[in-house]
Amino acid sequence: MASAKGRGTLLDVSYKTKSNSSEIQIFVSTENGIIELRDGKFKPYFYIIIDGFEEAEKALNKTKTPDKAEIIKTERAEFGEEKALRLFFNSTKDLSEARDLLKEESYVVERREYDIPFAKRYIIDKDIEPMGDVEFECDGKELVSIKRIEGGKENLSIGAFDLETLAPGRFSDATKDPIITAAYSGKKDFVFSTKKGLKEKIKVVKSEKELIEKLVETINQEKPEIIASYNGDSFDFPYLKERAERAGVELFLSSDKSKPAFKKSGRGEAARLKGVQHLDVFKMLLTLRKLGAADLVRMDLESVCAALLGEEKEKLSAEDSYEIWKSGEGKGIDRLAKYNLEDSDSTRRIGELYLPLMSELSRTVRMTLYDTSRASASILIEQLLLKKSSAEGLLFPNKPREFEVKQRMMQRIKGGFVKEPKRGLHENIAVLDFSSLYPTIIISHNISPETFKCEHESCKKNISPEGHCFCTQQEGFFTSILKELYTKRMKIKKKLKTMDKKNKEYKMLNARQMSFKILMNSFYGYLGYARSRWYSRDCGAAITAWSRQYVQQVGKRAEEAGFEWIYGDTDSAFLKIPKEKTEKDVKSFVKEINSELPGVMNLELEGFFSRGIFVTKKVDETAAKKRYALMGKNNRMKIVGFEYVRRDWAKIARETQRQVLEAVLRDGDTKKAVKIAREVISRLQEGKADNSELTIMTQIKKSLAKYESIGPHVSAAKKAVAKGKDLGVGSIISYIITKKGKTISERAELAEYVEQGDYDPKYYIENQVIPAVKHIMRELGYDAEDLIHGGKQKTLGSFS
DNA sequence: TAATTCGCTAGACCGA
DNA sequence: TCGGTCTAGCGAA
Repeated sequence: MASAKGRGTLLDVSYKTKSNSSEIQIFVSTENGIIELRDGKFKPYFYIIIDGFEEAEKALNKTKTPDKAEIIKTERAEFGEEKALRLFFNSTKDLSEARDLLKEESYVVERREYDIPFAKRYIIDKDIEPMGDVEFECDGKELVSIKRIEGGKENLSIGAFDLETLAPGRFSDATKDPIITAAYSGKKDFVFSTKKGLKEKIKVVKSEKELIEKLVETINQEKPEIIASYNGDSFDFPYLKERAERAGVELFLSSDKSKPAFKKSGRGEAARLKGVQHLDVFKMLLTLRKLGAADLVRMDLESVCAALLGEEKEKLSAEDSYEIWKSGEGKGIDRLAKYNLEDSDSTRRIGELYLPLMSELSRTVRMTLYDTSRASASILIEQLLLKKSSAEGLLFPNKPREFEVKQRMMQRIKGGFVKEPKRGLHENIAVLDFSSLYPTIIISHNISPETFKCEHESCKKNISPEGHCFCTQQEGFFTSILKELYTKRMKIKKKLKTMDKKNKEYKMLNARQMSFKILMNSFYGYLGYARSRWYSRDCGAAITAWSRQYVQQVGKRAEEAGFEWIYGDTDSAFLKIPKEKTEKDVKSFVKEINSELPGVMNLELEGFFSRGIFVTKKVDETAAKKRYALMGKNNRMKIVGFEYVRRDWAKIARETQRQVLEAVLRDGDTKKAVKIAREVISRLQEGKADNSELTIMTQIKKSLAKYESIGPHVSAAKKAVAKGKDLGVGSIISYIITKKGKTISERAELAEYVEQGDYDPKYYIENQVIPAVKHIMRELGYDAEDLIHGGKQKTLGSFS
């Protein structure tokens, strides 16, 4: 048969095992839709390290692995000094049986690369990029060859779906409660319901069975490359599966017509489709939040919409939707349908917002969108390292065993340097910081597990302040990867400056440089992560040792140059510019430092600030680190570490603190600051504060039964659970301190149960507002008594 | 299942 | 009721 050529975007690599043979499946989005190709020639394998080839081959022949785990082929391989046999299998099942069997054999020194998932192995070995383009040749469905190509990104489309389920006074149960409406938002929008509305374009169906059929049919007609959901891993997909089974409908959503697979992922489950990628937008945002790429606190769709799309969305409670459903056809159904559609529409748009970034991450680390959007930082970095390691012909290090993990965890690595600030109000401040400090230290000092303890005489000058020596002649593995990311990122950033922000290519390139930044920032963490394959305490310690040296050198040099070094944290230096100096002097100081820094290290001028304040700690007289406020030249205030930025403080305390800081730093008006605080205190005393100002938000981090110390949020949560609320690990508890009860915890109640005005003014004055402003007022010469009783300004000495 | 360390503060808990 | 210690959460970088 003649072979055909084609090209498109690689969406997925998976495999299936039939009659004990595992076969790779490749899904490519082409002009003619998503096509499936198969590669039966690629076989699962792993390595065993051995002492000598002949003896090992003989011993291997005697090792009985018949029919259970047949080795279909062996290959000799050498990695430096190490001799290895590469063992091939028909199926992944055979591989895992054989790897258990061979663990016990005495001629097997070590097993290597035995835990690399088959599809990931394929992506690495074939050097292809998920979400990137490929060119392929095939014979029918059978793949002949596949190659990564540049450019011509396809426009992938996202279709999002959302289900509304019946919740009769309790959380919906898929074994009992039907799906009542289903919405799909893609190129076109659809809502299906068994009940009619008045105005909305609802597709009325006869039964739940037909509703599911229509939803599946619609998705298949619209042919999105990506199916998005909001929490589909834990809710929509499991629910849909259960209801579809009961109704006797086949969920043909995968591109090979297989059923959705439910895989273990973290604590919960993940729903995987083959080919077409299931993007759980909720999971994706959790991932992005952990990577520092999305700043979100509450993760419900309404809060996320407000934060990311700037849109306030109506929340329809489960009770309301139940009432609407019960009361029958008409206007209520319109409302339900509209809400349902809005949810799917928002889900799609948030997915679209982050698709460029997710795609670029996928391409760089070589994982499918499905995997990337659910991965942790360590998984992303590891996958990138695996790929690069393989490209250099190196064997992957094994994952550490449990006892080693424990050992590593006990040996902590000393972190960055934090200077104790000079307390009080300061004027004319310059903030300097090292751009990408840890990555640039790694690159500039060639820090990598295998360049450590170099024997070359000439490398003795590349020695960390704590005595770690790294080779200067051979570029390290970590260095080369980071250097590549770094130089590519700098090049993109330069190009971006010349481009129009609305440009489509701008968005793509910006996402690309962002993805590089995210990855670069995770390398240090990965080196010090106890479960990492490339763990190196020495590398981690060397990086931070150098960082402490550089940052302190900058401080000292600044003082020598006539500036006052007032603060610094890990990669920054805060300088007070004295009267006789100018901003120009700061710039030339930065220039001078940069001329002396090695490699790609770079000190940057972050900005000039007209005023700044550092306060003392609560426990002693020393100045607090990691909390300060600066007023920019543009009158924009930067508040760091203070209660204002903490969600576990009431808004009334946070907002008062902000206003007080603003009065002091912008207006230089301490009297105004006092007045602001006093007014809030009176308002609280009079019982006029609104519940929304009094709510404190704290997360439940473990199961409620496991708490040794019952804090207010735990207490409020326990009481709410007793009333039938569904709160568990990960829930953010919004509570208010009321008057009823002895301890603070006893008085804490879920905000939604508290009537307006039912709060404890004493608590909010003494435990919220006063602590938030006290340390600031103190720097101005006022004490807490002044705020409550309106006393006169006291000397600093009289402060308690 | 999991990137790191440094630092601040609240409030429970416990014994005197 | 007091003060010290411990648990817990969150933020900075």
